[in-house]
Amino acid sequence: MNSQAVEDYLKAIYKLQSSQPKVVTSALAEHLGVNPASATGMIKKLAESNLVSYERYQGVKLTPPGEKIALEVIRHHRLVELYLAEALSVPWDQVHDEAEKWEHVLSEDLEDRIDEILGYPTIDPHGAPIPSRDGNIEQRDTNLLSELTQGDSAVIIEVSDDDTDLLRYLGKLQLYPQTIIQIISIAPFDQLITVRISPNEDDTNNFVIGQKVADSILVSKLEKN
Amino acid sequence: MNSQAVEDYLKAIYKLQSSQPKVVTSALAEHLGVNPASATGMIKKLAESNLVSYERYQGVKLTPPGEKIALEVIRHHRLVELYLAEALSVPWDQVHDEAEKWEHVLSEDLEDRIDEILGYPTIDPHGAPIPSRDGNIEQRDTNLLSELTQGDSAVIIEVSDDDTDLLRYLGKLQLYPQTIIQIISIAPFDQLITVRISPNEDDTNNFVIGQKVADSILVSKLEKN
DNA sequence: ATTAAAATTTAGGCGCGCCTAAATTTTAAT
DNA sequence: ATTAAAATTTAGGCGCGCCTAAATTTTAAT
Repeated sequence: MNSQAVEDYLKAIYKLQSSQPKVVTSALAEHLGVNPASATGMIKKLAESNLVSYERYQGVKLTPPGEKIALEVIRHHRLVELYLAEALSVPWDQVHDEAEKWEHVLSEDLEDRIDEILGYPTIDPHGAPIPSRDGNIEQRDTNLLSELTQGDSAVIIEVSDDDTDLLRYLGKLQLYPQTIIQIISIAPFDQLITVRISPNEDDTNNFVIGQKVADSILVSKLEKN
Repeated sequence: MNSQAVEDYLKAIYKLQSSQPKVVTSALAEHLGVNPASATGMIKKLAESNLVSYERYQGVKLTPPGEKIALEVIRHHRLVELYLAEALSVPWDQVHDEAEKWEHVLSEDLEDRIDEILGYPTIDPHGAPIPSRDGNIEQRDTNLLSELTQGDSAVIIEVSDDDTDLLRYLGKLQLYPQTIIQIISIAPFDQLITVRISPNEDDTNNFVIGQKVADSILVSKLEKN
Protein backbone atom coordinates (compact mmCIF):
# COMPACT_ATOMS: atom_id res chain seq x y z
CA MET A 1 0.00 0.00 0.00
CA ASN A 2 1.22 3.48 -0.84
CA SER A 3 1.43 5.98 1.98
CA GLN A 4 -0.77 9.04 1.98
CA ALA A 5 2.33 11.14 1.30
CA VAL A 6 3.22 9.10 -1.79
CA GLU A 7 -0.33 9.40 -3.09
CA ASP A 8 -0.36 13.14 -2.51
CA TYR A 9 2.94 13.61 -4.33
CA LEU A 10 1.81 11.58 -7.33
CA LYS A 11 -1.44 13.48 -7.49
CA ALA A 12 0.35 16.80 -7.30
CA ILE A 13 2.84 15.83 -9.99
CA TYR A 14 -0.02 14.75 -12.23
CA LYS A 15 -1.77 18.05 -11.74
CA LEU A 16 1.34 20.13 -12.39
CA GLN A 17 2.23 18.01 -15.41
CA SER A 18 -0.96 19.12 -17.10
CA SER A 19 0.50 22.59 -17.54
CA GLN A 20 4.23 21.80 -17.82
CA PRO A 21 5.81 18.68 -19.33
CA LYS A 22 8.45 18.51 -16.58
CA VAL A 23 7.58 19.30 -13.01
CA VAL A 24 10.16 21.33 -11.20
CA THR A 25 11.00 20.64 -7.55
CA SER A 26 10.04 24.06 -6.24
CA ALA A 27 6.61 23.96 -7.91
CA LEU A 28 5.91 20.58 -6.41
CA ALA A 29 7.10 21.65 -2.98
CA GLU A 30 4.98 24.77 -3.06
CA HIS A 31 1.90 22.90 -4.23
CA LEU A 32 2.24 20.47 -1.34
CA GLY A 33 3.24 23.02 1.24
CA VAL A 34 6.57 21.39 2.05
CA ASN A 35 10.15 22.52 1.96
CA PRO A 36 11.92 21.99 -1.40
CA ALA A 37 14.45 19.78 0.35
CA SER A 38 11.64 17.52 1.50
CA ALA A 39 10.31 17.28 -2.02
CA THR A 40 13.73 16.25 -3.28
CA GLY A 41 13.83 13.49 -0.70
CA MET A 42 10.45 12.13 -1.69
CA ILE A 43 11.22 12.43 -5.40
CA LYS A 44 14.26 10.24 -4.90
CA LYS A 45 12.11 7.70 -3.14
CA LEU A 46 9.47 7.76 -5.89
CA ALA A 47 12.18 7.37 -8.53
CA GLU A 48 13.55 4.39 -6.60
CA SER A 49 10.10 2.76 -6.83
CA ASN A 50 9.88 3.61 -10.51
CA LEU A 51 6.86 5.83 -10.09
CA VAL A 52 8.63 8.86 -11.53
CA SER A 53 11.59 9.43 -13.81
CA TYR A 54 14.07 11.84 -12.36
CA GLU A 55 17.40 13.37 -13.24
CA ARG A 56 19.06 15.56 -10.64
CA TYR A 57 18.28 19.26 -11.10
CA GLN A 58 16.08 18.40 -14.09
CA GLY A 59 12.63 18.01 -12.63
CA VAL A 60 10.40 15.00 -12.44
CA LYS A 61 7.87 13.18 -14.62
CA LEU A 62 5.42 10.40 -13.87
CA THR A 63 6.17 6.98 -15.29
CA PRO A 64 3.23 4.92 -16.57
CA PRO A 65 2.89 3.08 -13.23
CA GLY A 66 3.11 6.40 -11.38
CA GLU A 67 0.44 7.92 -13.57
CA LYS A 68 -1.79 4.91 -13.02
CA ILE A 69 -1.66 5.40 -9.26
CA ALA A 70 -2.19 9.14 -9.61
CA LEU A 71 -5.31 8.53 -11.68
CA GLU A 72 -6.65 6.03 -9.17
CA VAL A 73 -6.26 8.57 -6.39
CA ILE A 74 -7.85 11.28 -8.52
CA ARG A 75 -10.73 8.95 -9.31
CA HIS A 76 -11.24 8.38 -5.61
CA HIS A 77 -11.07 12.08 -4.94
CA ARG A 78 -13.57 13.12 -7.57
CA LEU A 79 -16.04 10.33 -6.93
CA VAL A 80 -15.97 11.18 -3.24
CA GLU A 81 -16.44 14.87 -3.98
CA LEU A 82 -19.49 14.16 -6.06
CA TYR A 83 -20.85 11.69 -3.54
CA LEU A 84 -20.48 14.18 -0.71
CA ALA A 85 -22.24 16.83 -2.74
CA GLU A 86 -25.08 14.63 -3.98
CA ALA A 87 -25.74 12.24 -1.13
CA LEU A 88 -24.72 14.31 1.86
CA SER A 89 -25.44 17.83 0.59
CA VAL A 90 -21.95 19.05 1.45
CA PRO A 91 -21.54 22.55 -0.10
CA TRP A 92 -19.30 22.54 -3.15
CA ASP A 93 -16.67 24.70 -1.49
CA GLN A 94 -16.17 22.08 1.24
CA VAL A 95 -16.16 18.80 -0.65
CA HIS A 96 -12.53 19.13 -1.66
CA ASP A 97 -11.09 19.20 1.86
CA GLU A 98 -13.24 16.32 3.01
CA ALA A 99 -12.39 14.26 -0.07
CA GLU A 100 -8.72 15.01 0.40
CA LYS A 101 -8.81 12.92 3.56
CA TRP A 102 -11.32 10.25 2.59
CA GLU A 103 -9.68 9.41 -0.74
CA HIS A 104 -6.74 7.78 1.03
CA VAL A 105 -8.81 5.34 3.05
CA LEU A 106 -11.45 4.38 0.49
CA SER A 107 -11.57 0.69 -0.41
CA GLU A 108 -12.07 -0.44 -3.98
CA ASP A 109 -15.29 -2.08 -2.91
CA LEU A 110 -16.69 1.14 -1.52
CA GLU A 111 -15.47 3.04 -4.56
CA ASP A 112 -17.54 0.73 -6.74
CA ARG A 113 -20.62 1.12 -4.57
CA ILE A 114 -20.37 4.89 -4.71
CA ASP A 115 -19.80 4.81 -8.44
CA GLU A 116 -22.90 2.70 -8.94
CA ILE A 117 -25.10 4.82 -6.68
CA LEU A 118 -24.06 7.93 -8.56
CA GLY A 119 -24.88 6.26 -11.87
CA TYR A 120 -21.29 6.00 -13.14
CA PRO A 121 -20.70 9.75 -13.38
CA THR A 122 -18.02 11.28 -15.58
CA ILE A 123 -17.56 14.71 -14.01
CA ASP A 124 -17.24 15.92 -10.44
CA PRO A 125 -18.96 18.94 -8.83
CA HIS A 126 -16.29 21.30 -10.16
CA GLY A 127 -16.59 19.99 -13.69
CA ALA A 128 -13.39 17.94 -13.59
CA PRO A 129 -13.48 14.61 -15.42
CA ILE A 130 -13.54 11.45 -13.30
CA PRO A 131 -11.01 8.89 -14.54
CA SER A 132 -12.46 5.47 -15.34
CA ARG A 133 -11.52 2.46 -13.24
CA ASP A 134 -8.91 1.45 -15.78
CA GLY A 135 -7.32 4.88 -15.75
CA ASN A 136 -8.78 6.63 -18.75
CA ILE A 137 -9.50 10.31 -18.43
CA GLU A 138 -11.34 12.45 -20.91
CA GLN A 139 -9.22 15.02 -22.72
CA ARG A 140 -11.07 18.24 -23.51
CA ASP A 141 -10.40 21.27 -25.61
CA THR A 142 -10.59 24.17 -23.20
CA ASN A 143 -9.38 27.71 -22.66
CA LEU A 144 -8.89 29.75 -19.57
CA LEU A 145 -11.64 32.30 -19.19
CA SER A 146 -8.85 34.87 -19.09
CA GLU A 147 -7.93 33.96 -22.67
CA LEU A 148 -11.29 35.00 -24.09
CA THR A 149 -11.79 38.31 -25.87
CA GLN A 150 -14.59 40.80 -25.93
CA GLY A 151 -17.77 39.43 -27.43
CA ASP A 152 -16.87 35.77 -26.91
CA SER A 153 -19.46 33.38 -25.59
CA ALA A 154 -18.38 30.26 -23.78
CA VAL A 155 -19.61 27.51 -21.51
CA ILE A 156 -17.88 26.95 -18.21
CA ILE A 157 -16.28 23.51 -18.20
CA GLU A 158 -14.36 23.36 -14.93
CA VAL A 159 -13.31 25.50 -11.99
CA SER A 160 -10.37 24.88 -9.68
CA ASP A 161 -11.46 22.93 -6.66
CA ASP A 162 -8.96 23.60 -3.94
CA ASP A 163 -9.72 27.13 -2.79
CA THR A 164 -12.73 27.30 -0.51
CA ASP A 165 -13.04 31.08 -0.61
CA LEU A 166 -12.79 31.18 -4.38
CA LEU A 167 -15.48 28.53 -4.74
CA ARG A 168 -17.80 30.35 -2.40
CA TYR A 169 -17.27 33.47 -4.46
CA LEU A 170 -17.92 31.67 -7.74
CA GLY A 171 -21.05 30.19 -6.25
CA LYS A 172 -22.31 33.60 -5.33
CA LEU A 173 -21.74 34.73 -8.93
CA GLN A 174 -23.47 31.57 -10.23
CA LEU A 175 -20.36 30.60 -12.14
CA TYR A 176 -20.94 26.85 -12.12
CA PRO A 177 -19.89 24.28 -14.72
CA GLN A 178 -22.34 24.22 -17.67
CA THR A 179 -23.15 27.90 -17.18
CA ILE A 180 -23.00 29.92 -20.40
CA ILE A 181 -21.29 33.27 -20.18
CA GLN A 182 -20.51 36.15 -22.47
CA ILE A 183 -17.58 38.54 -22.31
CA ILE A 184 -19.03 42.03 -22.39
CA SER A 185 -15.77 43.91 -22.17
CA ILE A 186 -12.19 43.75 -20.98
CA ALA A 187 -10.72 46.82 -19.34
CA PRO A 188 -7.10 47.65 -20.21
CA PHE A 189 -4.22 47.70 -17.66
CA ASP A 190 -5.93 45.65 -14.97
CA GLN A 191 -7.55 43.14 -17.34
CA LEU A 192 -10.85 43.43 -15.55
CA ILE A 193 -13.38 41.30 -17.37
CA THR A 194 -17.05 42.20 -17.46
CA VAL A 195 -19.10 39.05 -17.72
CA ARG A 196 -22.74 38.34 -18.31
CA ILE A 197 -24.49 35.06 -17.70
CA SER A 198 -26.49 34.05 -20.78
CA PRO A 199 -29.22 34.00 -21.79
CA ASN A 200 -29.76 37.37 -20.20
CA GLU A 201 -30.46 40.73 -21.77
CA ASP A 202 -30.33 42.73 -18.59
CA ASP A 203 -27.26 44.91 -18.25
CA THR A 204 -27.72 45.22 -14.52
CA ASN A 205 -26.72 41.61 -14.04
CA ASN A 206 -23.28 42.06 -15.52
CA PHE A 207 -20.42 41.68 -13.12
CA VAL A 208 -16.68 42.18 -13.17
CA ILE A 209 -14.01 39.62 -12.34
CA GLY A 210 -10.25 39.99 -12.15
CA GLN A 211 -7.32 38.08 -13.57
CA LYS A 212 -7.01 35.65 -10.67
CA VAL A 213 -10.59 34.53 -10.83
CA ALA A 214 -10.53 34.38 -14.63
CA ASP A 215 -7.48 32.13 -14.43
CA SER A 216 -9.30 29.64 -12.26
CA ILE A 217 -12.07 28.95 -14.76
CA LEU A 218 -11.79 26.64 -17.75
CA VAL A 219 -14.24 27.30 -20.57
CA SER A 220 -15.11 26.01 -23.99
CA LYS A 221 -15.70 28.68 -26.62
CA LEU A 222 -19.03 28.78 -28.42
CA GLU A 223 -19.40 29.71 -32.07
CA LYS A 224 -20.22 33.33 -32.61
CA ASN A 225 -23.57 33.99 -34.20
CA MET B 1 -5.55 17.00 16.48
CA ASN B 2 -4.93 13.55 17.89
CA SER B 3 -3.06 11.08 15.73
CA GLN B 4 -4.74 7.96 14.49
CA ALA B 5 -2.56 5.95 16.86
CA VAL B 6 -3.68 7.97 19.88
CA GLU B 7 -7.32 7.55 18.87
CA ASP B 8 -6.89 3.82 18.42
CA TYR B 9 -5.25 3.43 21.81
CA LEU B 10 -7.96 5.37 23.59
CA LYS B 11 -10.66 3.39 21.84
CA ALA B 12 -8.98 0.11 22.76
CA ILE B 13 -8.54 1.15 26.39
CA TYR B 14 -12.20 2.10 26.54
CA LYS B 15 -13.25 -1.23 25.16
CA LEU B 16 -11.04 -3.22 27.51
CA GLN B 17 -12.12 -1.12 30.47
CA SER B 18 -15.68 -2.34 30.00
CA SER B 19 -14.63 -5.79 31.22
CA GLN B 20 -11.80 -4.89 33.63
CA PRO B 21 -11.46 -1.74 35.72
CA LYS B 22 -7.74 -1.46 35.03
CA VAL B 23 -6.35 -2.23 31.63
CA VAL B 24 -3.14 -4.16 31.67
CA THR B 25 -0.37 -3.40 29.18
CA SER B 26 -0.28 -6.84 27.59
CA ALA B 27 -4.02 -6.85 26.94
CA LEU B 28 -3.83 -3.47 25.29
CA ALA B 29 -0.83 -4.47 23.20
CA GLU B 30 -2.51 -7.66 22.06
CA HIS B 31 -5.75 -5.88 21.20
CA LEU B 32 -3.86 -3.42 19.04
CA GLY B 33 -1.46 -5.91 17.53
CA VAL B 34 1.65 -4.17 18.80
CA ASN B 35 4.54 -5.19 20.96
CA PRO B 36 4.02 -4.63 24.72
CA ALA B 37 7.03 -2.34 24.76
CA SER B 38 5.34 -0.15 22.15
CA ALA B 39 2.20 0.01 24.25
CA THR B 40 4.23 1.12 27.26
CA GLY B 41 5.70 3.91 25.19
CA MET B 42 2.34 5.16 24.02
CA ILE B 43 0.83 4.85 27.48
CA LYS B 44 3.52 7.14 28.84
CA LYS B 45 2.71 9.62 26.13
CA LEU B 46 -1.02 9.45 26.84
CA ALA B 47 -0.35 9.89 30.57
CA GLU B 48 1.78 12.92 29.75
CA SER B 49 -1.21 14.45 27.91
CA ASN B 50 -3.48 13.55 30.81
CA LEU B 51 -5.64 11.26 28.72
CA VAL B 52 -4.95 8.25 30.95
CA SER B 53 -3.86 7.75 34.53
CA TYR B 54 -0.93 5.44 34.82
CA GLU B 55 1.33 4.00 37.47
CA ARG B 56 4.24 1.91 36.34
CA TYR B 57 3.46 -1.82 36.29
CA GLN B 58 -0.09 -1.07 37.44
CA GLY B 59 -2.07 -0.79 34.24
CA VAL B 60 -3.84 2.16 32.75
CA LYS B 61 -7.22 3.88 33.06
CA LEU B 62 -8.89 6.59 31.00
CA THR B 63 -9.19 10.03 32.56
CA PRO B 64 -12.39 11.99 31.87
CA PRO B 65 -10.77 13.85 28.94
CA GLY B 66 -9.42 10.57 27.61
CA GLU B 67 -12.82 8.96 27.85
CA LYS B 68 -14.40 11.89 26.07
CA ILE B 69 -12.11 11.45 23.10
CA ALA B 70 -12.63 7.69 23.11
CA LEU B 71 -16.37 8.20 22.97
CA GLU B 72 -16.08 10.68 20.13
CA VAL B 73 -14.08 8.18 18.10
CA ILE B 74 -16.53 5.40 18.95
CA ARG B 75 -19.40 7.66 17.91
CA HIS B 76 -17.69 8.24 14.57
CA HIS B 77 -17.05 4.56 14.16
CA ARG B 78 -20.58 3.42 14.87
CA LEU B 79 -22.28 6.15 12.90
CA VAL B 80 -20.10 5.33 9.94
CA GLU B 81 -20.79 1.62 10.31
CA LEU B 82 -24.49 2.24 10.23
CA TYR B 83 -24.22 4.69 7.37
CA LEU B 84 -22.21 2.24 5.29
CA ALA B 85 -24.75 -0.49 5.95
CA GLU B 86 -27.84 1.64 5.30
CA ALA B 87 -26.79 4.04 2.59
CA LEU B 88 -24.18 2.02 0.75
CA SER B 89 -25.39 -1.53 1.39
CA VAL B 90 -22.03 -2.65 2.73
CA PRO B 91 -22.49 -6.14 4.24
CA TRP B 92 -22.43 -6.11 8.04
CA ASP B 93 -19.28 -8.19 8.22
CA GLN B 94 -17.35 -5.52 6.27
CA VAL B 95 -18.54 -2.27 7.80
CA HIS B 96 -16.13 -2.49 10.72
CA ASP B 97 -12.93 -2.51 8.68
CA GLU B 98 -14.11 0.33 6.47
CA ALA B 99 -15.25 2.39 9.46
CA GLU B 100 -11.95 1.73 11.22
CA LYS B 101 -10.27 3.85 8.56
CA TRP B 102 -12.95 6.44 7.87
CA GLU B 103 -13.56 7.28 11.53
CA HIS B 104 -10.20 9.03 11.78
CA VAL B 105 -10.78 11.44 8.91
CA LEU B 106 -14.43 12.29 9.45
CA SER B 107 -15.16 15.97 10.09
CA GLU B 108 -17.66 17.05 12.71
CA ASP B 109 -19.71 18.61 9.96
CA LEU B 110 -19.96 15.37 8.04
CA GLU B 111 -20.67 13.47 11.24
CA ASP B 112 -23.69 15.71 11.79
CA ARG B 113 -24.92 15.26 8.24
CA ILE B 114 -24.70 11.49 8.53
CA ASP B 115 -26.40 11.55 11.91
CA GLU B 116 -29.27 13.56 10.49
CA ILE B 117 -29.69 11.40 7.40
CA LEU B 118 -29.84 8.31 9.56
CA GLY B 119 -32.48 9.93 11.77
CA TYR B 120 -30.30 10.27 14.89
CA PRO B 121 -29.85 6.54 15.45
CA THR B 122 -28.89 5.04 18.82
CA ILE B 123 -27.53 1.65 17.83
CA ASP B 124 -25.16 0.48 15.12
CA PRO B 125 -25.54 -2.55 12.82
CA HIS B 126 -24.07 -4.86 15.46
CA GLY B 127 -26.40 -3.58 18.15
CA ALA B 128 -23.77 -1.47 19.91
CA PRO B 129 -25.02 1.85 21.34
CA ILE B 130 -23.93 5.02 19.54
CA PRO B 131 -22.66 7.64 22.01
CA SER B 132 -24.39 11.01 21.79
CA ARG B 133 -22.50 14.08 20.61
CA ASP B 134 -21.88 15.12 24.19
CA GLY B 135 -20.45 11.73 25.10
CA ASN B 136 -23.34 9.89 26.73
CA ILE B 137 -23.65 6.21 26.06
CA GLU B 138 -26.52 3.99 27.03
CA GLN B 139 -25.76 1.44 29.75
CA ARG B 140 -27.63 -1.81 29.35
CA ASP B 141 -28.23 -4.85 31.47
CA THR B 142 -26.92 -7.74 29.41
CA ASN B 143 -25.54 -11.25 29.69
CA LEU B 144 -23.31 -13.25 27.47
CA LEU B 145 -25.26 -15.85 25.54
CA SER B 146 -22.88 -18.36 27.13
CA GLU B 147 -24.23 -17.46 30.57
CA LEU B 148 -27.77 -18.60 29.77
CA THR B 149 -29.14 -21.95 30.96
CA GLN B 150 -31.39 -24.50 29.38
CA GLY B 151 -34.90 -23.19 28.76
CA ASP B 152 -33.92 -19.51 28.83
CA SER B 153 -35.33 -17.17 26.24
CA ALA B 154 -33.46 -14.01 25.38
CA VAL B 155 -33.22 -11.27 22.81
CA ILE B 156 -29.90 -10.63 21.11
CA ILE B 157 -28.66 -7.15 22.02
CA GLU B 158 -25.21 -6.93 20.47
CA VAL B 159 -22.60 -9.02 18.70
CA SER B 160 -18.89 -8.30 18.53
CA ASP B 161 -18.07 -6.35 15.42
CA ASP B 162 -14.41 -6.92 14.67
CA ASP B 163 -14.29 -10.47 13.32
CA THR B 164 -15.42 -10.69 9.71
CA ASP B 165 -15.65 -14.46 9.63
CA LEU B 166 -17.61 -14.61 12.84
CA LEU B 167 -20.08 -12.02 11.56
CA ARG B 168 -20.57 -13.86 8.32
CA TYR B 169 -21.27 -17.01 10.32
CA LEU B 170 -23.74 -15.25 12.61
CA GLY B 171 -25.46 -13.81 9.57
CA LYS B 172 -25.87 -17.28 8.10
CA LEU B 173 -27.46 -18.42 11.36
CA GLN B 174 -29.69 -15.30 11.39
CA LEU B 175 -28.31 -14.28 14.77
CA TYR B 176 -28.86 -10.54 14.40
CA PRO B 177 -29.59 -7.97 17.09
CA GLN B 178 -33.27 -8.00 18.09
CA THR B 179 -33.57 -11.69 17.25
CA ILE B 180 -35.26 -13.73 19.96
CA ILE B 181 -33.68 -17.06 20.79
CA GLN B 182 -34.30 -19.94 23.11
CA ILE B 183 -31.77 -22.26 24.69
CA ILE B 184 -32.93 -25.77 23.94
CA SER B 185 -30.11 -27.60 25.64
CA ILE B 186 -26.50 -27.33 26.76
CA ALA B 187 -24.29 -30.36 26.29
CA PRO B 188 -21.79 -31.10 29.09
CA PHE B 189 -17.98 -31.09 28.69
CA ASP B 190 -17.87 -29.05 25.49
CA GLN B 191 -20.61 -26.60 26.46
CA LEU B 192 -22.26 -26.93 23.10
CA ILE B 193 -25.42 -24.89 23.11
CA THR B 194 -28.44 -25.87 21.05
CA VAL B 195 -30.31 -22.74 20.05
CA ARG B 196 -33.66 -22.13 18.44
CA ILE B 197 -34.79 -18.89 16.91
CA SER B 198 -38.24 -17.95 18.27
CA PRO B 199 -41.04 -17.98 17.52
CA ASN B 200 -40.49 -21.35 15.92
CA GLU B 201 -41.91 -24.76 16.81
CA ASP B 202 -39.92 -26.72 14.29
CA ASP B 203 -37.14 -28.83 15.79
CA THR B 204 -35.36 -29.09 12.47
CA ASN B 205 -34.38 -25.44 12.66
CA ASN B 206 -32.40 -25.85 15.88
CA PHE B 207 -28.67 -25.37 15.56
CA VAL B 208 -25.65 -25.79 17.78
CA ILE B 209 -23.05 -23.16 18.64
CA GLY B 210 -19.86 -23.45 20.68
CA GLN B 211 -18.36 -21.48 23.52
CA LYS B 212 -16.47 -19.01 21.33
CA VAL B 213 -19.51 -17.97 19.37
CA ALA B 214 -21.66 -17.87 22.50
CA ASP B 215 -19.11 -15.54 24.13
CA SER B 216 -19.39 -13.06 21.28
CA ILE B 217 -23.12 -12.47 21.69
CA LEU B 218 -24.68 -10.18 24.28
CA VAL B 219 -28.29 -10.92 25.16
CA SER B 220 -31.03 -9.68 27.44
CA LYS B 221 -32.97 -12.41 29.25
CA LEU B 222 -36.72 -12.57 28.77
CA GLU B 223 -39.12 -13.57 31.55
CA LYS B 224 -40.05 -17.22 31.51
CA ASN B 225 -43.67 -17.95 30.83
C1' DA C 1 9.58 -15.88 52.97
C1' DT C 2 11.79 -17.36 48.93
C1' DT C 3 12.10 -17.90 44.15
C1' DA C 4 10.90 -18.99 39.45
C1' DA C 5 7.90 -17.37 35.95
C1' DA C 6 5.35 -13.85 33.89
C1' DA C 7 4.55 -9.15 32.96
C1' DT C 8 6.32 -4.79 32.22
C1' DT C 9 9.57 -1.32 31.35
C1' DT C 10 13.96 0.61 29.68
C1' DA C 11 17.52 1.11 26.30
C1' DG C 12 18.78 1.46 21.85
C1' DG C 13 17.49 1.44 17.11
C1' DC C 14 14.68 1.97 12.63
C1' DG C 15 11.77 3.90 8.69
C1' DC C 16 8.87 7.66 7.49
C1' DG C 17 8.34 12.33 6.17
C1' DC C 18 9.43 16.49 7.61
C1' DC C 19 12.82 20.52 8.84
C1' DT C 20 17.11 24.01 8.49
C1' DA C 21 21.60 25.22 6.92
C1' DA C 22 25.23 24.57 3.81
C1' DA C 23 26.94 22.96 -0.61
C1' DT C 24 26.27 22.33 -5.45
C1' DT C 25 24.37 23.10 -9.97
C1' DT C 26 21.75 25.61 -13.25
C1' DT C 27 20.01 29.86 -15.11
C1' DA C 28 20.13 34.41 -16.61
C1' DA C 29 22.39 38.80 -17.02
C1' DT C 30 26.20 41.11 -18.85
C1' DA D 1 32.70 33.64 -21.23
C1' DT D 2 32.04 35.14 -16.68
C1' DT D 3 29.48 35.64 -12.63
C1' DA D 4 25.71 36.64 -9.52
C1' DA D 5 21.28 34.92 -8.42
C1' DA D 6 18.10 31.32 -8.21
C1' DA D 7 17.04 26.59 -7.88
C1' DT D 8 18.16 22.29 -6.17
C1' DT D 9 20.38 18.91 -3.54
C1' DT D 10 23.04 17.10 0.40
C1' DA D 11 23.99 16.70 5.24
C1' DG D 12 22.44 16.37 9.60
C1' DG D 13 18.64 16.30 12.71
C1' DC D 14 13.77 15.63 14.72
C1' DG D 15 9.18 13.56 16.27
C1' DC D 16 6.25 9.70 15.58
C1' DG D 17 5.20 4.99 16.40
C1' DC D 18 7.07 0.89 15.89
C1' DC D 19 10.66 -3.00 16.90
C1' DT D 20 14.07 -6.39 19.69
C1' DA D 21 16.83 -7.46 23.60
C1' DA D 22 17.96 -6.75 28.24
C1' DA D 23 16.72 -5.13 32.82
C1' DT D 24 13.34 -4.61 36.37
C1' DT D 25 9.19 -5.47 38.94
C1' DT D 26 5.24 -8.10 40.09
C1' DT D 27 2.83 -12.38 40.61
C1' DA D 28 2.17 -16.94 41.92
C1' DA D 29 3.87 -21.29 43.59
C1' DT D 30 5.89 -23.53 47.36
